[in-house]
Amino acid sequence: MKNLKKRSECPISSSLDIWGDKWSLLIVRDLMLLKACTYGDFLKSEEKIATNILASRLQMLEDNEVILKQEHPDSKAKVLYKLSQKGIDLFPLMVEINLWADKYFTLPAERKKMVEAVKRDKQGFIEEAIASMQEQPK
Amino acid sequence: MKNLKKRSECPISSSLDIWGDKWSLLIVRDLMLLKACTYGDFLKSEEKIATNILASRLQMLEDNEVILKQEHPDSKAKVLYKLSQKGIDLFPLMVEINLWADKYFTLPAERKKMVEAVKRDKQGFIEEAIASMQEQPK
DNA sequence: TAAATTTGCTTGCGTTTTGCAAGTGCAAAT
DNA sequence: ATTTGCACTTGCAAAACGCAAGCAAATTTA
Repeated sequence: MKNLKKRSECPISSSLDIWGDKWSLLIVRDLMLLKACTYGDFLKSEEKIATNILASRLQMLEDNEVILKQEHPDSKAKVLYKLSQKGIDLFPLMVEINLWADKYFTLPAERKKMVEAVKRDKQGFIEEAIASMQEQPK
Repeated sequence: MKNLKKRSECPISSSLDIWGDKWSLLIVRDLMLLKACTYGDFLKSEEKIATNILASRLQMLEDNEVILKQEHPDSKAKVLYKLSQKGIDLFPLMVEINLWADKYFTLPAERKKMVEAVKRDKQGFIEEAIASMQEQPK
């Protein structure tokens, strides 16, 4: 199941071909906030993604090497999803989304705090966050 | 025709509710590159959006105040679409998409040049681009 | 000034994707 | 040995998409 049909050579278009839908970046968000997620973790998220859609998006993101599937240290029944470097590199983009949203929506207190930290020192915030995502990369 | 149903309070989710699809950011891209577009201009783009989809996305982006519809100075038969401030504020996000894509895809020469300029001075590039988009805002 | 063309859409319709619920198979716990 | 947990898969109705054709108003051409 490969979805690698490019509509054009435009980088915006090629990027949207991978994660340009309502769900993919929410999966990436969960992985940025939690570092590693099980299938069930994604289902627990506030937006209530349907399980078949989740499966298809995880497959797509894995095919495109944005996420990695690893065995869970606790049990063979569990799976651990993590961001690859390609996924981690989406962090600056996610930061900009938060900044845009901060200007036009009301953010939950928790996220607002994060955005304020970004405003204080964007570059530092991003570097620190990326470094922490890169810990014990297995 | 209002599509303002929020899946959650998460800013990523709220943002995706507006432009989280395969086409909306391509419309925004066209407007960032051309400053103002007619309906026909969007249809001419490389990705070949279907006319009914284009109409629905323009409506959605207008409902959400990302774009503005103006009368064309040359003719009543034409319409001019432009970015609102809210749309212009998506520019830093678009820059990050280009940077991400530059790392993982091969960019067309023209766009590659732009990305190199961004790498030289991101903040300056963004400020200059935004200033130029804000000229004669009518 | 009548006819043809341009422009910005809308409509119909078959195909694909989504969303919801239920089901399946393997692993682990009881 | 049976129940529970986990990661999916399947079925199906509803919505969204994509393509082609149609349409009304404005403009250009003959």
